[in-house]
Amino acid sequence: MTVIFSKKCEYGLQAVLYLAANERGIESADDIAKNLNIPKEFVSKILQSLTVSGIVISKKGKAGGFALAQDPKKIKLIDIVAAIDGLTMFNNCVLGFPNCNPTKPCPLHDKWGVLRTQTYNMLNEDTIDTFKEKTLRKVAAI
Amino acid sequence: MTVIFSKKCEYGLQAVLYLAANERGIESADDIAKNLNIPKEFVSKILQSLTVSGIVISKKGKAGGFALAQDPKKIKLIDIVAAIDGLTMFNNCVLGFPNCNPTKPCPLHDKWGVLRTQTYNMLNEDTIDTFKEKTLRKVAAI
DNA sequence: CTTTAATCAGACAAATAAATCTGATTATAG
DNA sequence: CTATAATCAGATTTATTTGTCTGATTAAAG
Repeated sequence: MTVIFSKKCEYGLQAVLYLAANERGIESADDIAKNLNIPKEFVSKILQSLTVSGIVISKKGKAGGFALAQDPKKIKLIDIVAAIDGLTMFNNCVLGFPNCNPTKPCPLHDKWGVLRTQTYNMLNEDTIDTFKEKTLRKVAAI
Repeated sequence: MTVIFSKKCEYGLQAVLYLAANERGIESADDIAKNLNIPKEFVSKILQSLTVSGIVISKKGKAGGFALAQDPKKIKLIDIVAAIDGLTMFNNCVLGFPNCNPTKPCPLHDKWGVLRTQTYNMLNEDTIDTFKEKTLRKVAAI
């Protein structure tokens, strides 16, 4: 299996995008899970971990749930990826060779370097408020 | 953890590149493993599976081992990836949304689509004979 | 005050990936 | 012919990822 993000990270990205798109403030893990059609307990755990990272906040007790900790104009996808999967993929060799660097490059070093940077930029250049419309439309289609 | 290829695929790519670079014909799993500094039994299994895919051939018995099944001018990295990890990453949504397609796109659909195609091209545009020099230098540095 | 509905912490379980082991078979070389 | 060195098939183990469960705590609402 080839993968870009772990399931944990995919669900985390989806959940945060959903919170940003919804603008309803607090939303329970149960509602989020239902709307995204992903496992409730799992997304709950992921959001809990994102409270530690300062990306979301949680409110306990009845009518509790999760909300963004910051203005969606200040959160980028790369923040969520960094918090969940980390940024190792932007440092490691695509082919798994040890010590892959400009002086000891693997055969794909240069080409992948360019694409990897563009991938990083894709996650870093926009804040999540940019994605509201698209997220709403996508979630509606699930 | 974020990843592009599975360990299995990384090792498979390394091993095939090594066979192409070495030009010694048959090479034992043991030698390959030592030169690449990866687990022998594991790379042996991977190469066995690549014989089924028609990418390498094996020779049993003393002085046996593995060799390319075809001219390195005919093998591309994408062939190895397809045989080991499959090509699902080139079809699935980066964010893990179901049914991500042009009519129901996720927020990253277009941007990632471009990068994904470029990644595919990177693996598809050159044959592995192109990588001989670079592979030899890289392996020497391990 | 009690019921209800939520997070939280941490254990637990299942599935997948990574790695190892064992014994059989095969073929070369002495 | 025998010893040796390799692949092969398949079971087994270990590690990691994914997902679930349980009980405690918290807070709102009647």
